[in-house]
Amino acid sequence: MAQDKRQVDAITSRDVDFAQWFTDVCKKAELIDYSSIKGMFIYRPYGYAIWENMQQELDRQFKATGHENVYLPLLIPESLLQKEKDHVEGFAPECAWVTTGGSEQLEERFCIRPTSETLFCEHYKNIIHSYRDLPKLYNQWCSVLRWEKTSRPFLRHREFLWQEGHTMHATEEEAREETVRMLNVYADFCENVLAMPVTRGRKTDKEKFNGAEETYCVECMMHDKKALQAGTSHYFGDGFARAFDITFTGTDNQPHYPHQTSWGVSTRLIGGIIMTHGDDNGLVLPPRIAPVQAVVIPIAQHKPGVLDAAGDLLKRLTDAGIRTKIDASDKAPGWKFAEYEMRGVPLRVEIGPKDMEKGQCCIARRDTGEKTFVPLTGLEDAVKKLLDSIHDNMFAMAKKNLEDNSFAAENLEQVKEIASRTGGGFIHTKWCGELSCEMAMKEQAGVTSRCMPLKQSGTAGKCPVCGKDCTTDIIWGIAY
RNA sequence: CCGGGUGUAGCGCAGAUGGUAGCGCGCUUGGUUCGGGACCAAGAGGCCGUGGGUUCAAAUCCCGCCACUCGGACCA
Repeated sequence: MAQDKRQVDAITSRDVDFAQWFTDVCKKAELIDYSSIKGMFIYRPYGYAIWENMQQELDRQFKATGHENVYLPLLIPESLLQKEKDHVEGFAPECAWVTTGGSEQLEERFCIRPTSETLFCEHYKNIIHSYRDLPKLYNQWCSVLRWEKTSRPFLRHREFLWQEGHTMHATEEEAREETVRMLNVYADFCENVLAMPVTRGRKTDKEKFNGAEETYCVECMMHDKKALQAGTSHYFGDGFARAFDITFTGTDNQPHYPHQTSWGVSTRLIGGIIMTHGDDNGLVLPPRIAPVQAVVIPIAQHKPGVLDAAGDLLKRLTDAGIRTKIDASDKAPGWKFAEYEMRGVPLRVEIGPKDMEKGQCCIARRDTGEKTFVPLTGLEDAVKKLLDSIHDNMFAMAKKNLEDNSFAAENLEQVKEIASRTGGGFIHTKWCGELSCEMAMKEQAGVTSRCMPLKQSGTAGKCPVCGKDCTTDIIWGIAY
């Protein structure tokens, strides 16, 4: 039977203080620890394992779409960073600089990479000469550094882990296709692996990446109705290529500037799954990236045969490709139940003397709390089905939250009312495209534009701020 | 970066008006337990965030810094 009583009173209730709940979960589930420097966090084994599983799946997708991994330097000479004007303007305020090497003062200071467009461009200039050298489809797994003023675990670090794809193409069309292709890789990953429903969209000029022509994004809604940008994909046109003087000779024997993209997701996704799926008992991990998918807990383990039976379950499930762990420590069973719930393990498999007599085990699922007795014959298939069912249910619950908190608004007053009542939500309106109206939304309703959905209705309407006739659909919200 | 709060054992906290530190949980050992955070007994564990100052004497008073946290600004 599902039990909805809170069992972990060490965690602040989600509805009492969502921010505190989030911090509690990060610490108690041993995902992360603080270091001695503000905004720089220690990824503990359990948290890092989640990232490794994400990496593994994404990397497979990147390779399947023709990308190769590379690794570029950590430091960027200031002169290099300066080459693209919009880019440096955007990043300069949060750069950290290396000014000495050994005991020597450096002649030119080096920025610790906040992102690597400039380094990739410098390299591409050296290796792209002919249309035959294109496309270049590179990806880098690394950490980057941005000197943020405020920081929170997973959501805003000064140093964070991410991947950055940087590609060069002979034509605009090809680069634009790449931008959308990778956006879709992210969207599919969020939905099919992380059980997080997304809205695909394009950023306004105000919100787009510095130096990009267009920025695309996948936006997710967290349980507290705030928006989280889960992934981003930029189309650069040939702006950087011109700034860095990257040219190739085309089939027409003339020089051309290549067209460029970049795209990235970060460990912020971990923050996303915590805030999408977690509950008052702690983490709820999507089965496909959970470091432990099933935990076997022996009951009355001192009694003859119990530990052997539990060990047998561990072996069978592991052999079936299910990430399984056993807890045969001398903690009381109730303690273990609460502990693995707090850590978000999707399935708990209990086996005790009574089950052994009946040739069964007891399986409890984390998402609903539901317990069922499952015959030991055919256990592997039953567990796999349950894991899929948990994924589907988690996705459906997140989708419901998204739909229940999506609203249409006609004017600024309505936007304001919805935002203050819900604390966020996805508020759909029309937009005339003017920056002044976008600013007015921020100042008067406290919301920022999240994205212009790729799926546009095509209908006409009025801008909620200036009242001008327009057709663009846009979503407003309060962002992390 | 601006304003409020906080920093004492692994965690949560107590230590008015200055006199060199305590509780609960956890941890270790032994025993009894085991289907929703078990129980008994005996132990171990602290330069009181950090650097200065005032004082015979500072966890306690004063100043700087660091970190956490809540608002605000900022945030590819």
